Amino acid sequence: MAKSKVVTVISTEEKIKEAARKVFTQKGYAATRTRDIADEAGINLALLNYYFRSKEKLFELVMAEKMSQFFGFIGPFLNDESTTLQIKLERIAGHYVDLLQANPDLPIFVLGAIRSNPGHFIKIIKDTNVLTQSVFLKQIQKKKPGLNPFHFLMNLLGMCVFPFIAKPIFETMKLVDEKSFNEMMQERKALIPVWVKAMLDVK
Amino acid sequence: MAKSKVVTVISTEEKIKEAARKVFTQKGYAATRTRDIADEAGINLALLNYYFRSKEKLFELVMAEKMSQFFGFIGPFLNDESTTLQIKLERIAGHYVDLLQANPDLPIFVLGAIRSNPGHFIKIIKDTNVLTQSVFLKQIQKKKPGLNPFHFLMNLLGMCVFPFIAKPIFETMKLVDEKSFNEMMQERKALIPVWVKAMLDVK
DNA sequence: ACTAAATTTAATCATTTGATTAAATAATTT
DNA sequence: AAATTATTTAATCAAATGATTAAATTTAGT
Repeated sequence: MAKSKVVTVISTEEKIKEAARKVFTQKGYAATRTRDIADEAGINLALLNYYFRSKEKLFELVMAEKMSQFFGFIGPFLNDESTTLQIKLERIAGHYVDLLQANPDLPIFVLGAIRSNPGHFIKIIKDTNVLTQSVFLKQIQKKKPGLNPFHFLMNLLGMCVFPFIAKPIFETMKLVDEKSFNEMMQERKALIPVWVKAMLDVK
Repeated sequence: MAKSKVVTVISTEEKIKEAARKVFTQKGYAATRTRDIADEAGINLALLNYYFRSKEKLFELVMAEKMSQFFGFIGPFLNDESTTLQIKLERIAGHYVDLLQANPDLPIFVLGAIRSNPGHFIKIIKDTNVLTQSVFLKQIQKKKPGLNPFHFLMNLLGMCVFPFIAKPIFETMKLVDEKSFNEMMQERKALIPVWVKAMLDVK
């Protein structure tokens, strides 16, 4: 009787993409050498160009992926009329904490990419009114007409995203370790909506 | 009668440093070409190496400067027993908003430098207990013993710093322009202490 | 004005790095 | 198995880039 074996075959193309995701998000475009990616993927340098033509093309591929990973969730969700503001806050916090815990380098990568090439980013963002005309913002303004939604968005996003940006500082200063950081981020999923609502109630 | 003229003489060394500050903070270490710095300073490439020996040395100089610009304020201030928590919150928010408005690239530069070289950063941070043993943290814990100070620090810092990190996104999406961004950041100097205190009162 | 020191430059080096090429090897089809 | 196609590699190229050198120019001291 012949043995049977289940093997997960990852195509070379996907191996290179995966390596590129890792190296680009960790080091950014300029600090990344195509040789680093080839090594990480366990293949030769020429093969990388055979598949993806150039470093820039490969980067754009990864960047588009990461952009929609970072912004993709928010779009359809903003105009959901069937959920309360409370529920939306809980979902946003829950989603971003989980997403960034699985991809801690995502914020700095995305922010860096936009900063170094805003023009390129404009093409990706379809409709800028998506946010300003959204049910979500209307719900906020109904709750607290006096507050500029800029402040609200900054605080909500900042509470979710900033810890992952500041993580290296906190770790270096020995204020947290990997484990306690993750525990506290899980706590925040419930706390952020509470804090944000407190901000809407105050003053 | 001889005319007299006041001329501010900037030494070549300082011109190069100033150019290095600008280019390094805008583009980061890897994306910066020493030729960019030389051009920005209006001098020749060789001169840069004559004065500063190497790109890395020059970078370390700029980095140390920016680190103390970013962290310097907080140290002595944390153990001031003569000020209330309220006053401290107002001063932190006021200080960081003004500092970052004058140096919008500072956060990303500092965070990037730490992330890409945590070991180097350790040497700069003298005593890690400075923060955890501070009067400031004791005041917070007295106000709300249940809250992990991690959350408090993240929110306070995030509210001050995150907007400057996210600024390019908001600008690209046409949610703010330069002018209204600065106005809103000035508003935040007063609002952040209110929000942070609301966070300490709630729940 | 002359000399010595400091400052500045053009030219050049060596290494790194993104990309290409032609040949070898492996997989698939007929 | 032979032929065809797809995959992989080593060797090499050209441009970019950090750094050096030796010479030219400017500045300061006497």
